Amino acid sequence: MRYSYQREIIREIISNTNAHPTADMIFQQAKYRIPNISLGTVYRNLKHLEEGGAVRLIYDGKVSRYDWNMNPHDHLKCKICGDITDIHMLSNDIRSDVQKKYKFEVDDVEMTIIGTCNKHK
Amino acid sequence: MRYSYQREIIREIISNTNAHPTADMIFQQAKYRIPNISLGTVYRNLKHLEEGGAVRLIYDGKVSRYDWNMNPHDHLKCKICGDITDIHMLSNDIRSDVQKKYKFEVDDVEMTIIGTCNKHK
DNA sequence: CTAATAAATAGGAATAATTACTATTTAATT
DNA sequence: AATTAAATAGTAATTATTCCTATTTATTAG
Repeated sequence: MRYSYQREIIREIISNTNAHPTADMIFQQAKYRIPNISLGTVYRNLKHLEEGGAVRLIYDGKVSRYDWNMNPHDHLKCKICGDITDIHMLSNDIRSDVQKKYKFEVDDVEMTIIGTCNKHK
Repeated sequence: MRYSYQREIIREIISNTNAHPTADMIFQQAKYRIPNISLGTVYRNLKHLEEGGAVRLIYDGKVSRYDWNMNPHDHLKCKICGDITDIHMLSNDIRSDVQKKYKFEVDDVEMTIIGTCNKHK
């Protein structure tokens, strides 16, 4: 894969936040540094970065968001403020459990816990 | 909420399958019984049914699918055939764990396990 | 260093899923 | 049977994302 400045900026934006930004949020940020960057470029590079294992795609309902944290982990999603927080909940043996119990070869376990975070009391 | 024949047909279609149909799949099925039903009617009633606790909305990537099974459960998603299967994996105490550990009030736990099902060997 | 080449880009058009709008129909109430 | 408000069909609009194409740019070979 050929070097691209746009891609490096996109990678940086994702790496510097815990907000799990959407493609559009990344696009807005990127425009400060590359004023004429296009949204198509953002999407194309997000796909490259994801396929290359540099960022993780997570689904927040039906919008895609991006996470720099590639370690296995889970998410808390607050239904009031919309914030998504990384947590570690599941142990690795859920994989082998599923493997055995359902004869299902596990690639990835996605868990999102929906509720209200401690900012709203 | 006023009775509607359309809504009953939609409810029936969801109840009679384990395929976790999308809005469009439900629309296609419904047309056999109500030839001039409109897609908007399907979406509106899916929202009503979901809000009324009659069906459960699940996100398959970025398309919505519907499940009649309202008991807490998890999903296996096969990346080859796309099938989604209900399983029971998580115990209830994951809720209290999260509650305690992160001071997060849990409404719902969504877990999808992605991989390859036993049809593909 | 320069020319050649193929990947990446900007900008805009196209698509897919979903939601919104509106005149008409229909279930429920009086 | 007349009234009323919710539901409908059909269509337009919206949102997130992907596709397309002429131009630009990083990399390679001479």
